[in-house]
Amino acid sequence: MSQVRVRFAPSPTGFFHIGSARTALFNWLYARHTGGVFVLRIEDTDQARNSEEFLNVIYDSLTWLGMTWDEGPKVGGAFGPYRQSERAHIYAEYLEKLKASGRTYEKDGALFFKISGEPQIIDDAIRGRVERVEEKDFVIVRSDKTPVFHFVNVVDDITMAITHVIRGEDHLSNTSKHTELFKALGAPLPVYAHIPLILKQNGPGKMSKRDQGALVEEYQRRSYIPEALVNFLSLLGWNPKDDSEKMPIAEIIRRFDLPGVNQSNARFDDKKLAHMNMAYMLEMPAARFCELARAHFRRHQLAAGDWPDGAYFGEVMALAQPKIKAIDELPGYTVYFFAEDYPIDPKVREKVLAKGEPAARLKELIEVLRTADFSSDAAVESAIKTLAASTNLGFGDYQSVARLAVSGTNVGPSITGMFRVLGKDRVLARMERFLAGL
RNA sequence: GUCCCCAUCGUCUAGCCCGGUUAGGACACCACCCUUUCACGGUGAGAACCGGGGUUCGAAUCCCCGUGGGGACGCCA
Repeated sequence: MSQVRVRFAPSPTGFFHIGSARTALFNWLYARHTGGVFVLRIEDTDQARNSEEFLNVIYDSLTWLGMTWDEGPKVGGAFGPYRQSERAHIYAEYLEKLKASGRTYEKDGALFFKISGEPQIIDDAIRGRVERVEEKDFVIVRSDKTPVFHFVNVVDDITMAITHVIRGEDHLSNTSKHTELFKALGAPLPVYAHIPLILKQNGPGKMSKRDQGALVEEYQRRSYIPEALVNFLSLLGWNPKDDSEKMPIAEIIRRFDLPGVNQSNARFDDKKLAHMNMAYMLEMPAARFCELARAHFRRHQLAAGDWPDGAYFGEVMALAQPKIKAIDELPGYTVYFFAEDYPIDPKVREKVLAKGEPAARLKELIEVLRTADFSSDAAVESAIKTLAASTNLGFGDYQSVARLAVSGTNVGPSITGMFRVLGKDRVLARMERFLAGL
């Protein structure tokens, strides 16, 4: 049996759509699953869209998601070149073949392909038998002599020896044009597999560039975990038939197959993606979390990105990692670890100050903490508990006002960990400053 | 309008091919538990076979017709 060759053929538009990512992923998974070849081909026949910058968007997104290509730009291969803008001579050659067969004619300066009109039958790997009759001759070369998509797409698939065409269902109606061309050129049909589309999460229609969460770069910017996005995307239209959801990529590759792909469109659900992202973050090694956090802070030009004290930075991240749902929450979640002018949430302030005698609690706390041991969470905890026991109050009576004074909010890591990492001097200084402002 | 594809909880889906299930899981939502705030986690609840005809002892499952959703109908890709 010959080796599977699949291709992902994006057009450089300047952005990378989540639907494109899923199409690329299904192709890539199928190649990896079968031990086949994943080809990247750039459909850049439209000169206006042809820029290095736009190409980099494609390379960056695929690389970020971990989808390496076996043949294509940058890596080469025996079937190149892999950019349509460099394949004009190949199209000219195949055009001659088609002309010689008498299946073309010129009209209004454009070259038309004469269809057979026979029913075109494909045995789609996902949908089964699909029959459609192409009813009109169509243009294959524009009057400006440039070949159109349907023609170059088929010629490339033939000359690149593509065995499986895995693409969005929006191409299903185009397939009759393509099979007509394959036959006219005397080439065997590839196996087609039309995957369902991703629908926007609110409102009608498929997801488009303008929809919230539609662009891969958005997840990159927000420092989502690429493995989580890939895992989520793999489950949009495919599933392993048991209840597995979170799976390492090796397992997804092992279990993925075309017959397991659904036939119906799927609505995008950012909540489920967020949940998947959190699950990946929770079990990530601390070192990697720190790296991603550093990069995120830097990207947003925050001081923490280049914080000189690596050990301190690591301690703060260790407190945050198990608590947040996504890395883009980090700047807000950890402000007070990296600055003294952290904001005080007015609503929380009002709420906390309205209850009990916060000023008195704070004074007691300051007294006790002055001589307390800050070297471990347990030591800090024991100091506060001893105090609470002596005043017949609860830990919580001290915790809420202390948290407000030291962090400005009511959400965050455990107060003991927060104190330990911040250190005695800063904790006391903040409490005194807060007390003075009451 | 014509052609093509699709149809199970709000969402992603298992079950359908090879008719018999209390129609399962996950996200979301709600309640409770855990608890040092906030999360995580745990337990539980509510929530679906689009409609109508057939076939059959029996239909989510097979067939037909509606309806609904999606896509394609470019000298875009």
